[in-house]
Amino acid sequence: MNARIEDVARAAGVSTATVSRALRGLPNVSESTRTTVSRVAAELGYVVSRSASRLATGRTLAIAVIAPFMQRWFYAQAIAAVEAELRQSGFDALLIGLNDPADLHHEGFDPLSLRGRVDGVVVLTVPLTGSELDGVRRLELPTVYVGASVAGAMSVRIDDVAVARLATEHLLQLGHAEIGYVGGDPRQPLNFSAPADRRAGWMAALRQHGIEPVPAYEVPGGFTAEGGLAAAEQLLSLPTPPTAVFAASDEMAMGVLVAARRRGLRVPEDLSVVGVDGHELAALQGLTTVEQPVAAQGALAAQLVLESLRGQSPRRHEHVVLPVQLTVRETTAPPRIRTALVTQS
Amino acid sequence: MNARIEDVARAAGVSTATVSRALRGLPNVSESTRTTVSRVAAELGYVVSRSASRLATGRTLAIAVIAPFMQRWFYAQAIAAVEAELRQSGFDALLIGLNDPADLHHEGFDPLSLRGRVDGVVVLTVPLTGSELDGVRRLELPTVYVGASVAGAMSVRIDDVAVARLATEHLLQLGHAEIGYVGGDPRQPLNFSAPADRRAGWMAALRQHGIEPVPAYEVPGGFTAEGGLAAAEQLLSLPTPPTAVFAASDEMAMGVLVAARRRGLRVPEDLSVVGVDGHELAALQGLTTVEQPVAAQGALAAQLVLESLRGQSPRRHEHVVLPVQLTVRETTAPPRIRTALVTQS
DNA sequence: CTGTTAGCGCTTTCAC
DNA sequence: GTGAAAGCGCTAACAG
Repeated sequence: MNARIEDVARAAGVSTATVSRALRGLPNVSESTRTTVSRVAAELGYVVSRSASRLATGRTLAIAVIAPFMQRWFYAQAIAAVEAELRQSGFDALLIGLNDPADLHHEGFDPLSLRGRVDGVVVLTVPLTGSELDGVRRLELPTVYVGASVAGAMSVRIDDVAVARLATEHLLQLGHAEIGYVGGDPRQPLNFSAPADRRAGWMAALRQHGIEPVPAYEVPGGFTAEGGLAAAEQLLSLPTPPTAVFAASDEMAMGVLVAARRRGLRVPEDLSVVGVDGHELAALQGLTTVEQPVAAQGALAAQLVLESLRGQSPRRHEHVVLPVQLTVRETTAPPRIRTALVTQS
Repeated sequence: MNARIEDVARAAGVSTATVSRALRGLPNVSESTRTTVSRVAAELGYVVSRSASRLATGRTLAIAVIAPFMQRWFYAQAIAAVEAELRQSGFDALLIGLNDPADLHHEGFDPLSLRGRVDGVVVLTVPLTGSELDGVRRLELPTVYVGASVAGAMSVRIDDVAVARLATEHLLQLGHAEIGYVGGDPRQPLNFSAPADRRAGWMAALRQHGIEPVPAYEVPGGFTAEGGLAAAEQLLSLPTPPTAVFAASDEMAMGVLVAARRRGLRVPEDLSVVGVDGHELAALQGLTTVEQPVAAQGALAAQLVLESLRGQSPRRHEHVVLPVQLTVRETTAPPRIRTALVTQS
């Protein structure tokens, strides 16, 4: 039923080689034949067989997009951007969702199974285990990581330490001294650097202001709104609760907001909250946050793999760090009482 | 570098045909040779060339997943579910994001380009144009639509009219008479049935209670939180603002919540709000909603294509409708004044 | 500029 | 149970 290249060749009165060249826009084809071939191909509804051309060229025109928690805001945004970029260049996006490592079904994903199925790989900050990372490396395909930099591969990310410093500094400037940190799960797989880096930035900023971070002010939020809510409840139950909270993601920050509301605390009068991301729902709620360019990171990652495939300026920009921006809205303000006294002292 | 089937055959001292049969678990292979072959293959790190086997068999072991607005909650959830199901069955998920039809770059996607690239298609409720729909049909591949039923293809969805009735009935029971509806954009492409159906359900429920729907109470919200916010602002500026709002999605409902808060209205005392979906962020905020099983719809859709591919009970369950459930939380309560009077009359 | 001719790596009859 | 051989549909030298 589907026309093959030979059918087109016959109908156009040329060889299959010419049809192939004409349709792919290769040089050394007269305009007239190219026109004819295109017309005939269209008439016959001819579509090249991807399988056949893959086998013949060794190129798949597909890129694997590996991501965990694809339902989460960051990943959904990034995946959309990567996909759009790939498809625009005629590449297929092979989506690979890692099972939530939290559940025990995570029996490990074997990157080697990707051999011959894709030309390159985009890995969205993912808690890959060491052996999986190794597998990806052994694929020997152009690979770019988004959100974390891995030695030996390209990467696109933001400076997570700077992100946290920015957020924490903002709170410090406002006069806060008791600043809680709601971050990731400490027993999370490694090379998921964002949580650790953000924590480090929070600490660094505090210390720079002569404040020693209190262990009790550091609570894991699992990067979910629910986790943020629970973390905030824990923080707010403390004998000396923090007057401000820096949550490592907007989703967690929204959880913090809910916790505050439930306790009857007003934001920002009684509690200041800063997040990270640029989640539109958070923006609507007036959350002060450090925005990161998610779509840009995804698009750039896709471009890097594609460029690398074309052999253009190979491995250019091995590690790109995109800028972030503090957006102050309505969830941050000077603290009410305690720090006011401190300021006057 | 990558081992080919011939290498395995040679190393195992058998023919390529036998290797092929052994590795795929086909019958007519002695247990001993199967063992040997498997071992040798493993040793050599052999992975079948998807391209080659595709060309030879005509099957791609890939399914296209077409979705618009992949960043939105519903789609992200559904895509994750479809992908998980497919990969579990050894199928590749080829992600195809339609450009946001809202932007003008939507030059139409040509489904025919999928020919030979996938064995089946899962289409997530998408505003396909008539010709695109036709294209998908002409692909003559097993296709299942999620969220809308299209003639000639399988589908998995919920009863959107019932969803709206459920939500509206709940408000009516509470005593509300002025119930606004925040829905989709009226000038949206067709066969995006949810908005229209939900609107119909809202109207039907009202009429059933002898209330004639007021045009002014019906405002488009574009299915985004921002749109919901704007719509609510419009509703609340009315001379006689509604005492309750039914938003056709949780994201829009959250926008309504923000609008209410900005106006200093208390929810549910001054305004009741009901959404649709089961968005976890909305749950956290206590939103009363009609929950739909999104992951289940995605998983089922994937299963239907796969079954159809295996020729099992072809086209069984042509149109599956999954149940929804009203979850009452804290954003709905009896109206304060007006209806109280009415009730007493 | 265009045609001829080998494959790409696997699957699949059809014999043995 | 196993092997030989003929493709699957396209691309890529290499001639001409």
